[in-house]
Amino acid sequence: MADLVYQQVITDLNKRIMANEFVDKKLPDERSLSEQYQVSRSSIKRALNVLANQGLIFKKRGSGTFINPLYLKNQSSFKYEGTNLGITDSLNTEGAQPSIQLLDFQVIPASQELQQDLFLAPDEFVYEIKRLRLLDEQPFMIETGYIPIKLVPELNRQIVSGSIFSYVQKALKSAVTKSFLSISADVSTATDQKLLSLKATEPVGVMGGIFFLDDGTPFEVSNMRLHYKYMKYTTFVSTEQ
Amino acid sequence: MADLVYQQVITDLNKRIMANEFVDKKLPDERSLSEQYQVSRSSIKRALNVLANQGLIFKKRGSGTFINPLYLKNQSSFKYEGTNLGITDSLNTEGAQPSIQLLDFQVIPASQELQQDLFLAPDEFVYEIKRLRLLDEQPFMIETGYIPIKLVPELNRQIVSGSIFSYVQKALKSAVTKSFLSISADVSTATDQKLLSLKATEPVGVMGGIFFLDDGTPFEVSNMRLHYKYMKYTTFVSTEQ
DNA sequence: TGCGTGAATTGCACCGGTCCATTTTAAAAA
DNA sequence: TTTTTAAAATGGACCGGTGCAATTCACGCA
Repeated sequence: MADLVYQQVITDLNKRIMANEFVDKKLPDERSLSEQYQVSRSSIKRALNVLANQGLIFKKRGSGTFINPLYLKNQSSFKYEGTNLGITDSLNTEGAQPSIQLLDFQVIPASQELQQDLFLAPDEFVYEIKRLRLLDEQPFMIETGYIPIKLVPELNRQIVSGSIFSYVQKALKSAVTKSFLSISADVSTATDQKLLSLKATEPVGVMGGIFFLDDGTPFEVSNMRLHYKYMKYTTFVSTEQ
Repeated sequence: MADLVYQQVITDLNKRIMANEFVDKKLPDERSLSEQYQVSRSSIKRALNVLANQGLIFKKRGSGTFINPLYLKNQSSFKYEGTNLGITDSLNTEGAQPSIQLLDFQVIPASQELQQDLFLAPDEFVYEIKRLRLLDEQPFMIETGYIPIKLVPELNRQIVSGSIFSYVQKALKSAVTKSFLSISADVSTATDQKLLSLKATEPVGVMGGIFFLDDGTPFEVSNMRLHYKYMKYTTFVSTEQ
């Protein structure tokens, strides 16, 4: 992971930027960086592109490469959480202790929609996994996941009470690295209110996701209903490719 | 825009994929594509990377490049809307007729938070622009935007009643191409309920954004409160870089 | 028939180059 | 001093390579 040239450059530049080494908010030009790091300009470009996509730097042809001042100042709100897929993972770092309470676990025939999303034949089965996620004992999310049994036939209550993704990574030697996410809001249902301690007027955030394995196999369809105060999705968006 | 080699490859591959030319869901290998298109393999790689980041294809070393089956089947939900910045723009294509109703327009001193986000000195001023956005006469979003007056001193009610971004693109010859977005949900206020015809129990989706010009200048801070049924943010997320 | 083993396939990282577009600069001209 | 013009700086697109790593496939052996 860290043995790639451009990754090392990214890591080091990140460090230097955070250490405020570039007081004028300007990075050395690509050719100089290429010299400094003793790597090709292509690798420098690759590294800079990653940083630019994260919103950490801006590049301006003819002018130079500049550090996004907000990135240094405003770090509180400026975190590229779009890189996190699993919800557990994206919250691990917040300091609070995450835990999981298994609500329901069974095997059911795949609905038509699930057949589509998970690319299954009409007679195939899926696990239905309902879990309550907590942070420091405080429930914040109701998660309903559907996973084809054929992908992980050995799933059981114990595995499902922990991180499914990290189990899969070991068992299948294939990580969950991609997902198609949709984010919206909804009125809370009675169940939501009960499980998440919400008042009747308080809403839930809804995140729907299809998660894929490395090789593109759709692995899980997940529907997440979050306490509205816990849902904050932040991302840096660029319309250029 | 379309005169770049890799862009042309993207466009063409997109067309071929959508036309279902690759029945086995597998693309030709990079070397063959390089031959076919008479461009270097680097350019093919670049094009494929873009498509992979959009979730349209999956690449697997040693195996080949494959089309995401969901992309063809499930196109309804599978649109990379993360590429859209301006809300007008992302809704233009939906068929409905968007319009804007100006609620309020004035110049105020920048608050401390705005000074930070827009990188202003303590004595600088900003426009405060409150607008109601509608789709087919139906209000769906309350938008409050803040723009430094020094960036566009000539702003007026008429300009502000249309698309500010496209005005800026012409006036400053600098497009708004990047933004830092945050998405959440909230209980609707009395004002929300009135303007968006919401019931007391119905929530709003909240989108906060800092929009940047090409050169990285923070241009606008915007706070958007959406009718919850109109907020759906969808994106393809990959943890690899 | 089944099983390894090695070759072919295929994508990945990286290099080092060419030419170009945009911006900045500095020098020259008015 | 101001304006114009030319040169330098800087990032962008693209090329065509090399060697490697993961996967697949076919062939020969048991």
